[in-house]
Amino acid sequence: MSKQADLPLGCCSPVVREPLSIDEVRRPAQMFKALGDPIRLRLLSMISSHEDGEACVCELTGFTVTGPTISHHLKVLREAGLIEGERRGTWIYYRVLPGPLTTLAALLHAQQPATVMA
Amino acid sequence: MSKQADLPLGCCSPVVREPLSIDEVRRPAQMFKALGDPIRLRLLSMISSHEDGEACVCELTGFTVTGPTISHHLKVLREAGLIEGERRGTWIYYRVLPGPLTTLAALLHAQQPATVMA
DNA sequence: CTGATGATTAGATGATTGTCAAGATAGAAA
DNA sequence: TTTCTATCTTGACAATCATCTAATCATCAG
Repeated sequence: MSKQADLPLGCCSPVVREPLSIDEVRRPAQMFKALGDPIRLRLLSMISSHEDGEACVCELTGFTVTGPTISHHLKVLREAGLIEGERRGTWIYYRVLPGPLTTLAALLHAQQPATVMA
Repeated sequence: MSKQADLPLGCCSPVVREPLSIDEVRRPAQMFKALGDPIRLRLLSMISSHEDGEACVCELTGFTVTGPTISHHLKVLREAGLIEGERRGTWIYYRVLPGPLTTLAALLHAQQPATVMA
């Protein structure tokens, strides 16, 4: 406490205004890392923008890489906790988990210096 | 034209509801990648939470790695466009650039499946 | 069961990354 | 100038990563 620099206002919320410890930073860093690849970011975008918020792997096309590589990237996103997959018959459907992304977005807001307020 | 990713607005909203192209995804991916390392995320946190929103390199301590390594990570953050450094006399001060982080946060909101929409 | 299709896993390889030691650069002080 | 301090750059190395091919798993249709 004591450290609450005048809050953001601008947008949102109860912001962490202290340096994050190495432990606090580990999981979000893994998530950001998962987002730090053009193919993976595009996959996420394709899944979340798809009808019903889920997409069959067979619809995740248009890349220059092979199927197994797509599979690998989906696994990275999955292990980071950003998406989940479910098999329904022949096909496997992926959907984006909303919670983690919200957490990351809040973390970024928290990193904003409280500029321009006054 | 046409594709202007209009930003934030309140909270969740005029969301890009189309899959992002590889080109649109390249720069944000570079930024997420820069955030995808525990040391760099902690550095960002230390800088933004520091008084006046800026911190001297000499204050960015408490890591297990050497000076040059810190310098390397600062360079990655700088080249990703997330921070900027300025020399004032003997010391170099870094500060977090608010714009890019806002853009990334908005992008994450955009990736949220539009749950709860009535 | 056999064959066909969708998706993941295993193993190999070239590229990228994180790290350090050593040298270089910028400014302040003597 | 020279010296000292603060920070960055270079060069090298091991570890990690993205990608491929080939093999395997899961499901459905005969």
